[in-house]
Amino acid sequence: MPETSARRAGRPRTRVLSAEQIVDAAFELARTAGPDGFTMTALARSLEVRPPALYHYFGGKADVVRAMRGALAEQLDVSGFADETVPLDTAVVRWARSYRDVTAAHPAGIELLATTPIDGQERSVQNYDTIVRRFIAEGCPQDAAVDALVTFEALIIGSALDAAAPDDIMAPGDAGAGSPVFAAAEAARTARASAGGIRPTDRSFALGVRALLSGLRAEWSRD
Amino acid sequence: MPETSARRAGRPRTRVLSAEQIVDAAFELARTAGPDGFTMTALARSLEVRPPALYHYFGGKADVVRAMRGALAEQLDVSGFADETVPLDTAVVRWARSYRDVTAAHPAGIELLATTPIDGQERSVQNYDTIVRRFIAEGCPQDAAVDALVTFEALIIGSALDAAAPDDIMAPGDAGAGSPVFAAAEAARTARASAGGIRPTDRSFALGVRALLSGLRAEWSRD
DNA sequence: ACCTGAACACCGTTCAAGT
DNA sequence: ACCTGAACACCGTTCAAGT
Repeated sequence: MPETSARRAGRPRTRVLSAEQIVDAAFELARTAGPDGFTMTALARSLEVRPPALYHYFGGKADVVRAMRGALAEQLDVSGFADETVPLDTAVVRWARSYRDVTAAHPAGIELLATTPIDGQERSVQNYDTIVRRFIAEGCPQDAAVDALVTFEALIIGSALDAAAPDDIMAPGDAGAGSPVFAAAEAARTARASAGGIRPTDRSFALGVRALLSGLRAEWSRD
Repeated sequence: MPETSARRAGRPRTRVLSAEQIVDAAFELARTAGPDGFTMTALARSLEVRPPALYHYFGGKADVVRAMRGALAEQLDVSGFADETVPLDTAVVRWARSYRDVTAAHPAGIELLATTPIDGQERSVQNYDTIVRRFIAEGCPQDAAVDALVTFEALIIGSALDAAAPDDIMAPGDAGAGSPVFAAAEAARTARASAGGIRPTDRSFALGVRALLSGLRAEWSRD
């Protein structure tokens, strides 16, 4: 069906779109449609507009994705790092969790964050400054502070990808017969998580953040 | 140009393709072409074949990607975990590094590994069994062993994504003016890495692996 | 069984034409 | 300036036809 258009050609009297509106719709589309369903055509349709209209606001699909990435970065919570009354552990967990919440709210957005790392965007750089400042204040050598930041981001992004996967991603299935130790450990992990009422991926994430921070602090205190 | 075909229609006397050959060509294509260039059409062309020919060996593009992921998993080195004479630190570093080498050899393959986590494939499960077995032998509680494994994989995959990004990904550029502490720390990181003759991303990765393992061991020894 | 050729529905993007 | 409509080159995939 050729799908009758709600609007006839020519400039409408009042703006139909805005960049912000398009980005919002893009998040909604990423959430509801699969990765293959995230198309300019579908995005246009969700806004009740023809695809070419989008090109007045964005250079192309890649540009829409860049804008989404920027919007995600805006939502990260680094406030704990700047507040010296907040322990570093708490600040890190709060930051990591905001990453988590953002990606949980936009499952399909994770790939965007993960595969197109944050480049020199103003807001991200300010966040980095806050974090690095605190790391150094806690005893991290200046030339290792960005390494610590990068490795934390790697853990967080990798964990976000894990969180986006189905809960049974580690289930060995038939292959478990030949790998009994793993099969048993996996079952124990699942049982413990469900007893605690949280997802296994969340337990793993919390463990990783805690362990990585404690390992980093141990390094810092050795200098 | 309609591109004259090297072969006329009808079954050729001898097989022209094989699944293995297609996967090899897919890696080569992923390496040379950008993500947008990784198409069934391009893959077919590199094999001097028409696109439909590929469908005799794979169900579709997603299936080709699955096979690539499986091939990558085959190359991971978990041998250190099984050998008790190899210290855990060494085993972890060796494992992490093999991940690194595999993804470095196939930059475009990282997204495949990262975004489509390894499911119940026989070989992966065996690797997991080896690793979990060793973690438990080192004092890790059984119900936390898979959590430790998952968080390690998260760090490794996140780091692989970072390694695939340009070296100057963290450079603040103009935004550095308002974030002097970060700008200075970033410069110090770059200087130190280049003095050591390695990429900044590799230093970060080494730091993360070391710190995460030390943090995990500290947890294990508390029980 | 295994390849080509033709076809289908779809994509991202460009651009002229309308207001 | 901002939308539609038409068009272009391309994609993944299906399927009949040829050997």
